[in-house]
Formats: sequence, C-alpha cells, structure tokens
Amino acid sequence: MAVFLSTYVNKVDRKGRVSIPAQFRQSLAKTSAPGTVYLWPSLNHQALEGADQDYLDVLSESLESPDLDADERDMIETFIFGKLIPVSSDAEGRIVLPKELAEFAGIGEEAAFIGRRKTFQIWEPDALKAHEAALREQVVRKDISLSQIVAKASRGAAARNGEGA
Amino acid sequence: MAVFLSTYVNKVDRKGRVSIPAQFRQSLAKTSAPGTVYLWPSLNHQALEGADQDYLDVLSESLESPDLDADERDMIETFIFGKLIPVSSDAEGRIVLPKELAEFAGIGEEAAFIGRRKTFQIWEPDALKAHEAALREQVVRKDISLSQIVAKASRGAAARNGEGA
DNA sequence: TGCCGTCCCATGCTATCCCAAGAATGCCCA
DNA sequence: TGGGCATTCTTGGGATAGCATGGGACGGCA
Repeated sequence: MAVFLSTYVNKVDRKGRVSIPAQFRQSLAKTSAPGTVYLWPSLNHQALEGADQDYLDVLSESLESPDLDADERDMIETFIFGKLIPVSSDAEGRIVLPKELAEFAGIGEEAAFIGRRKTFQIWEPDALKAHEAALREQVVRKDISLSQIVAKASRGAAARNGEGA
Repeated sequence: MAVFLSTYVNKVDRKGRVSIPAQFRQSLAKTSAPGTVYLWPSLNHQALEGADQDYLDVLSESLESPDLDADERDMIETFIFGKLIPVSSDAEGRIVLPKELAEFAGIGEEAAFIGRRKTFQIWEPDALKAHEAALREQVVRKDISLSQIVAKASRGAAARNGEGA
C-alpha cells in the first residue's frame, strides 16, 4: 500500500489542475491502480482526504466487520463511499480538483498536500496552518512527547502479549 | 536499528547540504534502508529529529495501538508523518536540509548533530549550547545522578515482573 | 455550434548526480 | 619516539535530469 509523507504546497491553475507531489506519485505508481487517486471530503475537517485503491479495498473490507454498529457503517457508506470521487492523473502527474471538493475545502490558488501515511489530505494552505497551530497548542498544553507515546503504545502491547495475564 | 552517539558540528553549504557524521553513516548503513534518513521538526524543541527507516516502522506500528486516543494519533500523524521528509544521501554521504526544516531549527551555516541512541537531533550550534546549559542547571537543581536513575528503572522492572502481583 | 474537459507540448526552476581538492586523522616505518 | 605516508572525511563547484507550471489544440458532449 502506498505511503504518503511530508507536506507539499502546489499551485492550482485556472483549469483547476494541481500537480500531485512527485513523492506521492511514486507511491501511487506501485499500487494496484496506478494513476488513480480517490478523493472525498474529510469527516472532521474542512479538507479533502485522498487515498489509493488498495486503501479503499481495506476500508471496504472492514465495513463487513461485525464489530461496527449499524450507525457507523451507515455513516461511512454515506459520507465516504457516497462522496468518493475517482480522479485520474494526466501524463504530467496532475489531477483536476473536482469543483465541489475544492469549494468544500476552500481551496483557491494553492493546495497543500499533507501525507498521513496511508492516506493524505489536501488543505487550503492557510486553513492548514491554523489547524496546525491549534494542534501544536494541544501538544504544549498536554506536554506530549514522541518517546512518551512510543512508550505508552509498547507498554500496552506488552501487556496484551501476556505479561498482564 | 541504528545507534547514534556523540555530537558533531558540520558546515552547511550554499545548497543546504551537510555531511552526515561518518559515525552516524556507519550506523545507517546497517539498516533496512541504507542511505535514507528521515527528518522532522521536534515536537518539543526548536530542533530537528532524525531517524532511520527501522525506527519509523516501530513508530508506525505503535500508532496502530489501541492504547492511544484519537487526539494523540491525529497529532502524531499531522506533526510527525505530515512533516516527515525522507532524505537520501549522495555519494559523499551528504544530505540536503530541506528549507522549511532548516528555518524551523534556525540553522544557518552550521549544524550540530547530536546522537540520542535510536534517533538524533540537528540543532543550530548556539541553540544547542543554550539548551544544554539549561538542562545542566536542572540536573544540578534536581540533584539527578546516573546511578540513581538506573536503580529507579530496575526497581520498576522488578515490580512489573511479578513481585507486585 | 459552442462549451468543457482532456491531451500534448514548451519552459524555467530546483534538486540530484558527478567530479575534484583540501584537511584531518591514523598507521607504518625508520 | 618522531616523522612521513596513506586513507578517510569534509567541503566545494559545475553539469544534468526531473519536476512544477503554463498555454494551446484537439475531441466529445450538450
């Protein structure tokens, strides 16, 4: 599955075209549907989410899980699969941002691609800055550090592996 | 996984290139992606963090842990993976410091690499000195000693291994 | 027939690769 | 034990290829 990292800000031309960052393109090239990305409006932010075919397959499968309640399933089906737009890139690696999606995210002349491992997001650059600033404040307020989180996660994993049994 | 120790100060040329300290390079050579390091802005300092592929794999895994709440996960995905830049070294063992990262850390003509075992940091040399001075003061004030820390840690490990059950 | 979307071509910039030399270190031999 | 030699590391500059971006032309749909 493709891995998306880093942040890139690219321009949107008059036709609504944007270059997919080269790094993302390389990741996408290795998936089962190279040249095609799927876009949908984020559930939680005024931004777009993007992923490759393989990720959607996984998502689709997890919808079959009995652990989900009907509400959750309904929500995903309506807001993700219902809004999903497959977009194919041209020879230069550009895609056309569908109008309604660009509007939803408030994207004008520039679009910020931010990698989130298995998916990525597309933001209006200033909106992204604001979002990051808000998040950073939380980091400070809660005094979060990376090593702390790794420790917390691995402690939990150890417990599940038998030490707690 | 690579181990990084000691401190090195190297020059940054006009193109933003820096030599990775030879010692670090030797460590990196043994990892699953030799020649590639990952850089991102530190959560807690005006400095850059660096690691190898293997460390990131561990980090990535810990994000899957159910012990983390959604906030924390979102934060890490935005601030670490969203800012993460894979950098590959040239034949001479140099990397290019991405502009936005160099700016974030205030790095100009010189960069200080400081090993932190599984990761390393890159500082603007003067900022590092100031940081170290501040830390040293804390050591004195809190009367911290190495043997104390080792004792404390091993006492905790013993408790978790059954003495407390 | 007019408009919209897609494809193709062109260009400036940036990053990557390649080649080269000075400096510092460690080793070997006298 | 001291000096000389060789190797490694750091640093510098030029050439090349890739990428982001812009505009125009062709074809399809309404």
